[in-house]
Amino acid sequence: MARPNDAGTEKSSSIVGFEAHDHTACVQTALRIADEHCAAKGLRFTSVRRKALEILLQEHRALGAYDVLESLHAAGFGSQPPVAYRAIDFLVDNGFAHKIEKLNAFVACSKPGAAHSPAFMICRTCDLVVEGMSGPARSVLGKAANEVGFTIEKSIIEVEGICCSCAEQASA
Amino acid sequence: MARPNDAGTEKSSSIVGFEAHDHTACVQTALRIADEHCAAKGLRFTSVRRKALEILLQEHRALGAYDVLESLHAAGFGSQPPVAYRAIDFLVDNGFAHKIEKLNAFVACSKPGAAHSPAFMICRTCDLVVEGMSGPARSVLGKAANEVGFTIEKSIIEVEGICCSCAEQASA
DNA sequence: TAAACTCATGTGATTGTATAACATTACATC
DNA sequence: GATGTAATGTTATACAATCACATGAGTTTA
Repeated sequence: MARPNDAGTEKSSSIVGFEAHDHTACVQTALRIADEHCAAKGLRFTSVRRKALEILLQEHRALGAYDVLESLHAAGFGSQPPVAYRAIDFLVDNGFAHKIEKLNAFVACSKPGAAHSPAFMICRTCDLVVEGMSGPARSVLGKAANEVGFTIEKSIIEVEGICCSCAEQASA
Repeated sequence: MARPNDAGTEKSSSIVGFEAHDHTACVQTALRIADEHCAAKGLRFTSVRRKALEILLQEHRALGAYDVLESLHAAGFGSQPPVAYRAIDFLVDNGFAHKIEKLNAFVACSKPGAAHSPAFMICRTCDLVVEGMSGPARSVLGKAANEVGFTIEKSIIEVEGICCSCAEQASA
């Protein structure tokens, strides 16, 4: 399975969102935004919570709660499931991460802070998860639901397929 | 929690798909279509599989695999998880049922036979699951995905909210 | 400052969901 | 009837999620 990079401390470049990007900067920026957002809202961005976000940010893939737990434990935190679930719940509740229902797993949010109901593209070959484009689809769904008297409160939109780099590799 | 009906042998009417319908006939029709479809395609619609579909058809709600297992066991089949999972897999693979990812549960298909990638509306109050309207949303998603070079193979669209009858009851 | 309160963290135990691995049986075909 | 394949059955286990309860860190208030 391809990994975007080794996520070391040095500057690294990789394919994410189907585009190359500086992943180290990407992680740092996301953490900084989370710091600021929590400070502004009076949320307690404790060390487990921050570490959990950092773990999710390392890869643009969805990690299972037990994967996160393992990393948290390795970093000196507790070893029981609630340790991971509580940290993840905090991140999801505050928009710093999302659950991918199809995978029973979690990804860091790529647009933290901004209120949004996202859609996800999941590559079944490289497991990359990319967030985006929910607006138009949501309005189509909302309209259709409205016609049968259904009021949408939350939408789950996840599509599975092949990302461009995997498609290129397959045809090469 | 409201139940659509008691699913007895007598003719019964209830709210489903946000409309009243004869549920007994609804079940019989779905089973007949499955019989015919399997016969035409040379699929072995064995007794566990047929019973599993019947169980799912009893309610227009999503049932967990272990609920199905319990009913299957009560009907004289095996008692272990694979018994239910294999029967359910057959139904899902052949379009007679769908998995609701949000609920880790399964519903009988309301348009069996026809190839389709459905969307679901889940009422968080009465647990009713209604299938429908995926076409327009899918094309919007497909177009957006295409722009970033992603090829959609499977789409999961599940919206959660309040159905019209629950909304009426709440305001009454 | 101490008491009271709140929230966060930690643990063990349990429940629910899903699959792996393997033995056995039913069925079709030759 | 022998053979190959698909279906069914079992035990065991992995993965996902929650419950219940003890401890600890941080405020708030008296």
